[in-house]
Amino acid sequence: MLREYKASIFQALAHPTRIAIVEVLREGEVSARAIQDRLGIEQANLSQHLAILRSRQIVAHRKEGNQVFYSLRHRVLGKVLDLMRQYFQANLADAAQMLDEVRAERPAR
Amino acid sequence: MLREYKASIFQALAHPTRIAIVEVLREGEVSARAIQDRLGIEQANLSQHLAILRSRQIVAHRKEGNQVFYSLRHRVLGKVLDLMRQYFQANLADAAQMLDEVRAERPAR
DNA sequence: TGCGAATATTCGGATAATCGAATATACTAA
DNA sequence: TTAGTATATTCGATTATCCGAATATTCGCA
Repeated sequence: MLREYKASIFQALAHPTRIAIVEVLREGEVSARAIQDRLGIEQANLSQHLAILRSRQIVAHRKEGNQVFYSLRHRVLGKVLDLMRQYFQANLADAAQMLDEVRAERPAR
Repeated sequence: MLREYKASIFQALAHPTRIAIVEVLREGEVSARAIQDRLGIEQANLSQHLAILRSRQIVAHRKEGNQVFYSLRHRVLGKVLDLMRQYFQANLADAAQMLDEVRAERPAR
């Protein structure tokens, strides 16, 4: 039950684009358009990823006129990302090798 | 690049069974068989999940005779799970509702 | 009113994840 | 060697995720 919840949060973060979104939002409230510009991705694609983050209640959104501003609901998630960075650095050598292997399995995206 | 790595770790944790495995391993080194008994899942299924955790270097394994003992490579991951629990409790009401919704989308597993 | 910008949703195809069943491998002990 | 236990791998079917293209929706402004 708690595990299912945790899994659903991890799953929401299990995509490079969504991690990038969360990292942008750590700076504060940002409009969808601004996120799109900064990440340089398709509008529809961003919107889909935002929908996932919304459905997990990871982000809050607020409409203002034409735009929608997104923000992180809880700074704990930022901390989680920091811990991951720590984890990454502690395993730097292994991690680089692991990434290669993971990529080798499904090449050329 | 760093994001891809983080995403791959999150993805490895994005399953209730694998979270359960990590939680068992927080206690120390445990044999595959013991994990299987505690979780009450199919042998093949456990082995598949362990393979994923291995491929991400989340767990270490050590053969001893007939058995294979698994352990967490890095306790930071335990901390991440703790943060998640914190996060869960801070959002308890919302989280419960969110879980219902997530489950409603793909019912009856 | 009608147009354009910002955002969301739907659709279809491609790829990936998941499971149990079957099978393979490795080791121990008789 | 043979039997039995522990673990891993492969296979095929089912379900989920991902993307871009197309389409909707919502709002502000001329």
